[in-house]
Amino acid sequence: MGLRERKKEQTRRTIEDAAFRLFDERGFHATTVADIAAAADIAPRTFFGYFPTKEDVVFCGFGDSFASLAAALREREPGVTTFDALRSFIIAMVAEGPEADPHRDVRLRLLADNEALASHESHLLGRFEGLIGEAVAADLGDEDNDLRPRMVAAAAVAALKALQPTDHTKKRPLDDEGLAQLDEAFAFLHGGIAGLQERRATASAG
Amino acid sequence: MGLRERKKEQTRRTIEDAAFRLFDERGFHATTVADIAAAADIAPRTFFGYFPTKEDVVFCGFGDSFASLAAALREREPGVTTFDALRSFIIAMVAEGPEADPHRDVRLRLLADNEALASHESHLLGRFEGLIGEAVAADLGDEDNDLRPRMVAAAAVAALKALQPTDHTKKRPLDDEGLAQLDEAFAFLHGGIAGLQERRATASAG
DNA sequence: CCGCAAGATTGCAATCAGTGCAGAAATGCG
DNA sequence: CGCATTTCTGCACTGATTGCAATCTTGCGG
Repeated sequence: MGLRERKKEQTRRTIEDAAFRLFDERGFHATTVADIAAAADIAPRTFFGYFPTKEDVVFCGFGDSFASLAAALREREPGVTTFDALRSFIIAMVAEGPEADPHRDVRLRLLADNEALASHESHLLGRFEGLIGEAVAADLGDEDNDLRPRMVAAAAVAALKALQPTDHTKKRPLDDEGLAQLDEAFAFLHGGIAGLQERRATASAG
Repeated sequence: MGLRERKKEQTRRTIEDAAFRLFDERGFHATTVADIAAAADIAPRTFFGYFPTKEDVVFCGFGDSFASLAAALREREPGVTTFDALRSFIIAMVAEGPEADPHRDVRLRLLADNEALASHESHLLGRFEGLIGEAVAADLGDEDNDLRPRMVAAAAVAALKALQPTDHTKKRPLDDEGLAQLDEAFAFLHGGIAGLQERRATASAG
């Protein structure tokens, strides 16, 4: 990677750090793009060369997470189900230390009292759902208008959301209780699929 | 209701209609609040007395839907499960004609090519999820940190989303295929719950 | 080392959403 | 009709976001 790209990456980090520091101190709304630019030693106009909107700074790590989940689902060994891959992914994600996402705590606080940011997050989680849904659909054998993959994906993301620790300092890696909850979640998904399978068998028999 | 409130309601409608007409013609972004105000014969400043943001016009009917679902869940007869109530609600909602939501088609088009609006919708659907989750939790007997209600709610909303006809002119009320899908969806939810119950029984037995 | 082409940064001007405020206009009531 | 309450407007201002054109940097070939 050339010096050019390294420098750009570094500037991006600088902007993120400056932004999150200010968001933490003053809140999202009370921090202007001009403030962030000043704190990061760039021209206000330059900010938009790095992030399309102020909101996008808050979700800067999302692209990587998305790519990482996509890779995990795509590159799983034959025989490993989407559920298995997902389970591992969730465990790994929750186990990650503050290094992986140094802004998580601040972000959670921002999301808690800013509707617009919460909306943005819902949307991004929706992208996760799409990814999972596709993988599940592939596992189940594609059918037109099949609701199952979508429901499974939605439920899985709901579980992921709920397992996300609210506070970075607490239970990381997933403790026994968390692990038990995760297994319950997957039992729910398996059970749902099984329930349907049974219902279909009965229907075609009757 | 006094003349005052009737007139206000009428103005609100006028604004909505004007806005949707313009959104339809030019798109959401290309329509300014000033345009809407002009089309509705009000001062631009007045617009914000009716809607907090331009986006909110697009989701003007949501409050009613939310209240209606809340009422359906709250006022169901004893013995009627959340699932039953939800099933009826979904059928009724899909069956509604264009009168109930005259802007649905335009809204769907807007949502399809505007990320910010899609985000907003995800967020609102999240509120639905919360509502359903609470009701399911009550049915299931409250437990701390129970993932089940959230997963069920998420899956239910996913089903609702999927069943929402893309085009108002088509299949309304829900046709046989739609009904079958809906029943499959609920079979999924029942199966998921059952799977968990079984697992818990096994766990406590072993 | 020099100079050029590509890419990055910046300043400027404009558009548009959203907000606080104060005055003007309309309405409901007695 | 005259007052108290609401509603509607105009105005001024902050702040996000964008297009454009000028300027600066870097990477590379010679």
